[in-house]
Amino acid sequence: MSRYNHREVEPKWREAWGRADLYRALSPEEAGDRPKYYTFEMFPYPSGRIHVGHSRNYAMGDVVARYRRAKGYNVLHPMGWDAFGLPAENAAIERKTHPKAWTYENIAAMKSQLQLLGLSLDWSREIATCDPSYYKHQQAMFLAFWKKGLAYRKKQKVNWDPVDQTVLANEQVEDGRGWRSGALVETRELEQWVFRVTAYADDLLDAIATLDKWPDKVRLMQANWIGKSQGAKFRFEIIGPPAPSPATTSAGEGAGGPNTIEVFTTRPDTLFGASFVALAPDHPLTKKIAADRKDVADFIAKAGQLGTSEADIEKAEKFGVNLGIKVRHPFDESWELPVYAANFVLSTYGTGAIFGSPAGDQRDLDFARKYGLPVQPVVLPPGAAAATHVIEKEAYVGDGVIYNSRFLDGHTTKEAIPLAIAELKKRGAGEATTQYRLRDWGVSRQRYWGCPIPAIHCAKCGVVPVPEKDLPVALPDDVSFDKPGNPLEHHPTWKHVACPQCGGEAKRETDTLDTFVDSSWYYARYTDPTNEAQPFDKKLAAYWLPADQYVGGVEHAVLHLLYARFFARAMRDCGFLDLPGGEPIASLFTQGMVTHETYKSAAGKWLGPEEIERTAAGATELATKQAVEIGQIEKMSKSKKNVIDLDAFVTEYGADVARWFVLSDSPPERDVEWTDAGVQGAWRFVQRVWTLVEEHNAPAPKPGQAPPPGANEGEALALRQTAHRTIAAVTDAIEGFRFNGAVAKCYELVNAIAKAKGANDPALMFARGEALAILAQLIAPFMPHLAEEAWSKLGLEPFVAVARHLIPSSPPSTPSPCPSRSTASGGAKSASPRARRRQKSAKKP
RNA sequence: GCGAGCGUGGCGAAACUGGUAGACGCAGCGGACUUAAAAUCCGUUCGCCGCAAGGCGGUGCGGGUUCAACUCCCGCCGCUCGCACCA
Repeated sequence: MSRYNHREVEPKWREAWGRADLYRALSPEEAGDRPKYYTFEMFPYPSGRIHVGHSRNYAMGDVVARYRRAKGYNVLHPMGWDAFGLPAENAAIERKTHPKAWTYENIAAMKSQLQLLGLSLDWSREIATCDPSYYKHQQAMFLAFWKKGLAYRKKQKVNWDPVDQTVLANEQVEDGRGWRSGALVETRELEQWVFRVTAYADDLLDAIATLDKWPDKVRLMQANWIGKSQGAKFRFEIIGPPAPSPATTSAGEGAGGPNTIEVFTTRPDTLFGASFVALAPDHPLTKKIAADRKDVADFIAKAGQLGTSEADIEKAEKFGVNLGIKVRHPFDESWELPVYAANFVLSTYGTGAIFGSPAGDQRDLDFARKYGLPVQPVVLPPGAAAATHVIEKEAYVGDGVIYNSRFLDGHTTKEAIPLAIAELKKRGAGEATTQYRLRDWGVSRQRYWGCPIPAIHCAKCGVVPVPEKDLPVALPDDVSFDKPGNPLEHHPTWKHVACPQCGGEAKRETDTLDTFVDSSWYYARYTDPTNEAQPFDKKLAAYWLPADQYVGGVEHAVLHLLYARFFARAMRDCGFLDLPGGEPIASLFTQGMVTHETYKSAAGKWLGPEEIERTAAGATELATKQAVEIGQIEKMSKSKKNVIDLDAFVTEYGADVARWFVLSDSPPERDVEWTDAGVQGAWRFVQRVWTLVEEHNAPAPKPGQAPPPGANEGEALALRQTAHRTIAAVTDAIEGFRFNGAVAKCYELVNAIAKAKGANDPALMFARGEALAILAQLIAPFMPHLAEEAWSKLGLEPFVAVARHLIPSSPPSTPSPCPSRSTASGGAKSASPRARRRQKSAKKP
């Protein structure tokens, strides 16, 4: 009896799988009538090394891939690298390496780590977004988008770090300071490249209803992000002091003309409750007036000072300043309303101006109370009486019947909205409109390590596209990070080029694309990763897409997944892609993280688990023997050092133990805490399975082999039934993404096999052999090495990784809890209702 | 503030369509093997009463619907996540 030696077994099978080329996705021709199945996990950023926390994501994807392969699908399970990005430049600055060298070293290291896990990936399709053979197609698509008007240039406000001389993303601004330099961030208007995501706002929103295999949470977050509001845009006519003329100011631009203020509202039904108009602090008219009025300028400064953190907004008091101008009510020429600038009005939403109807909006009410403005209730809540209904400190925002509102009186709020809009239209003051929270996507980054934007700036011809034959616009290797700012800008020669149109002196665009662009279409590149002529062959993309399953973290619920959906539409409309349903990803699963305790030394430094000794009572630092503070259980991260290194773990326990453990215990969508005890449990299970296989010491029954007499009665029958029911249960659990449930069922089967003793009973031997073979097949998606070794030991043909059937013959069925689920393999099977609910949802966002 | 989700043993969790609450794992306890330990194996483990058979209570709290509620409805309490002055 030998102990299971993962150090020999695991490499042996990985090599055998590689030799047999088991995981290569078949071409449509090779696949014949096998249905396709495309499953992938969010590709990693090559930041260095992976730890066991990362492995969960890939382990889940691998379960799906191996399960589908075993069911006879032609599986595409690719992997690649989201290889552009800021950390490579930081490394270059800090360690004097080159971003490219750093990135490719990390890719090599992480690839060998992923391979240790025994993932059934098709490495022949590996892609790296920093490879010119990848980004050249991205540049071609950029040009197509540009031609189609989906990419354009726009002046945009950006966070500018004056020390690093670069644009910062909102996430990189902490307390108004750049996260690296610590410099106070300035707001600058820069000419930026922008993708017209809003062109698809309605489609992106409506199609969420078709994403019935996406988590509700994600669908809702996307819907909220798009933020569609129906309402009206209309103009107030300015009275009194002459408004700034278009000749002297741009104030009128986009604000409805020189003598008007345009506002957006979702509640035109409350117009008779209006008591003021308010502009954003940075509304053009506010700024114009501030030029002559110190109090207004002071107000703008004060409003700008307020932090943008959640707590700040929570506490921020509403305040404003009277701009000293008046406007006419659109429904009554004689009704004048004062105009304020107010800190709670956003310049980035709607028109940057609102009308205040205090009885129906809490913010307006707070503001009106502060400045002594009238509060006229116009909506009567159900059950309230007009004579007694008053607004004190709480606005009434609900539905009701309109009163105090002339021609709208007596109508419900729902009826009054179109009536008010019709009246605005009749008077030429406004019209119905739809407003989105979604904004176009600014993709320019003043960075080196990104995809160059294929554009050339010519003094004569303007902004000119790089001719397609000149693609790729490759990044120069000889760059220096000595100076702050974008190395491409400092490069002595790179940016100097001839204008493709007039041949005169011109300057290359030195901005690079946001790395979210790189990850917006990689799912399509996987379908044809080596195509040099085009991003991918339309037919291949049509064969594989939409991807059947995508697994990744919920932190990408909005941006990445929304951009991916945008790209699918843009690529379709530019002729790159045939995707009838429009959606590139059919089913999404968002997995939970792996967490671990954190440790802090007496000196206040984070310590890794390998630096301490943990006992039930507490922990001590190995180096100093001092007590260690045990902190929160948090997501494994380098910064907190609460990570378990993958290589060391695999050497000690094996990849199967890591894979099994991260999928046990907790439901996949929930976090799982990495504990030594849990690892021990997984380790024990591996040993236990192996011991059973070795003890059995006989070949498993061959497919089709008839059971011996007695196999269908007594203990043998009971074991056979348990085994066959486990097939159904595990199948169901995998389809429903309940891997913890599948694990539990495998434990039960092992317990049942261990109990069924009797080596001299041929019937029982048959049942045990059958059950062990079933077990090997069931654990194969989770612990592929152990499964393969067991399969081989049971005398079965390699490989369990691609074995499609096993059952010699089904035992006679007796009434069981799941009588309808006796099919073992082959044939599509539907998940249980609960499983469906976990993955899909009937609810509309 | 708005939206979503969750709350079950000492712990991670099961419980499918309303039908035996706590599967499975961890930790614990008792035992076997061993000079001893590790490993392994067997038994046991929600609480209370009982020698036992068995009984009673129990899924955050309070109500309700039902023959039957962890599950459905109403109202609270607590936690987590997302968004955040979006007119």
